[in-house]
Amino acid sequence: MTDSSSLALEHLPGGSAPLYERIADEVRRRVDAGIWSRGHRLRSEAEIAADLQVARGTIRRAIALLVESGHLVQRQGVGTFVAGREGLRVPGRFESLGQRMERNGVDHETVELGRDVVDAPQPSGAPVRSLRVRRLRLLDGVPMSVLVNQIPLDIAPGIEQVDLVTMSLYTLLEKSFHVAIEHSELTFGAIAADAELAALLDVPVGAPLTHLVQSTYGPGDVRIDDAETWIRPDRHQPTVSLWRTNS
Amino acid sequence: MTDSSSLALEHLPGGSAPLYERIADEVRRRVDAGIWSRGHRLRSEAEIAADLQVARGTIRRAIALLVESGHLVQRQGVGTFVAGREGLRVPGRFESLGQRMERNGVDHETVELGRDVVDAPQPSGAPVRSLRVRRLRLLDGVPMSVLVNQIPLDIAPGIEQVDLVTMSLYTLLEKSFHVAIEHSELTFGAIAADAELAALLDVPVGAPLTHLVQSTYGPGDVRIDDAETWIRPDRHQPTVSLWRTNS
DNA sequence: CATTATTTGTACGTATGTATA
DNA sequence: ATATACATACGTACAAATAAT
Repeated sequence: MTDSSSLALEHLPGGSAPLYERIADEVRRRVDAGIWSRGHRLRSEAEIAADLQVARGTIRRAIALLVESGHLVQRQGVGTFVAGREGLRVPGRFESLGQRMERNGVDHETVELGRDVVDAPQPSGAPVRSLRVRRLRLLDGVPMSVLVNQIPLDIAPGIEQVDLVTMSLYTLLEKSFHVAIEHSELTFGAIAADAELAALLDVPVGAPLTHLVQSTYGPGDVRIDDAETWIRPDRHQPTVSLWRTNS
Repeated sequence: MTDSSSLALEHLPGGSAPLYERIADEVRRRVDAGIWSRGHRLRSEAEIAADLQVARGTIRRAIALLVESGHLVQRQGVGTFVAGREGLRVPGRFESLGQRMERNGVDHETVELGRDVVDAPQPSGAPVRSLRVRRLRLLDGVPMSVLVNQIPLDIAPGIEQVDLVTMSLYTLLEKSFHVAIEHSELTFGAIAADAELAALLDVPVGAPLTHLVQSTYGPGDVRIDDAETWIRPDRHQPTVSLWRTNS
């Protein structure tokens, strides 16, 4: 009966998140980590519910999230299984970060790790004196991403003394410094967590992280911000919508 | 209090479909028909439930379907409303990797790993008979990415017999099947290589891979392609350009 | 082939928490 | 402060699909 591997959620993080989300997170973690591989059969809803001392409806809701995201499949009368790749995972079904934060106000938190003023080298031209700030972003108390931003001081004079944990950086630039953001270039990849990132994001060394490099420009291709971000893929997956331009 | 407009589902035989689906269908019909237009406030869940003599949970489940599909939005403490059509996402331009390599004359090669015809489940609606093709892309003879695409057969009839290794899939769809590509939704993250991907991409098991899930749509939001891609980040890092709308 | 046990699916009902007006 | 409305969670019961007896 595919015993073993009971859930044991005593150490479930994110105390404030709903129970069904925490359960789903834990199951997703095990699937993504390969602890439960393709075809693995979960215990029955009733058993899991009894184990965790929660109602079966709560288990069903957690499982529903993972069926949505393509992690699990269910078959009536048979059981619940870890999905293979035979079914594609369709976007738009993931809960975007914006939606999640919108939905429950602000359960996210930003911690500043440090800041300094540096002469940032430019692709073309002389170095530009810039504020460099390193921040850690948490969702439901669990680390989600590490952000490093570099903002030229002449773009936002005085920003080196401004608090950057309460407001979105871009909101601050637009509202307080009247910097218009026009476009940005985004390059993304994956990278294994080194010791420093692993410690900050609370993952094992070597765990895969989403790696983002983004340059943001204002009118006239003025460089506004250079950013590098590392994201725990189990905590957030960015989504963008792309439209065909008229060539 | 936006009264009026109670549901009255007497004429909802619907036969075998679950109650929550029939209720959702009726609400969706009214929204699509414009009987309830953007911003219209629905009666409270409790009121609807009392009206229809069903449990509130059943109403919630019906509404959940429509929130998922973007027809409705809910705000705690306020109410349930008919959603607008505005998207909050950032428009951008995306050149498919295949197109980019075509343009630059990079030495690349595509190997087909297999193809079959499947009934692909859709986020909403019945499964669609689709071609599923798995391909491996190499750059300078070294594996770069694994691609799985699903293209509905009614979009490109006969594509199941077409060679897909010489030309970019999107170029093929546009040039040979006259399928206009309008936009796509792109979700990205990182994932550790499992045994299968590791073998295909010639990396150690557990190596970080860029993971991409992309749905592509034509005019009228017709679904053209669902794709899932795993990329060796040391071989390629996708870039997108994002522009601010209007203003 | 029929029966039975198991498991998911649907629907009901209740209670309490939280956000908003 | 109060009332309203959605959000979460609990629990029960039965139906439907499946697999084993």
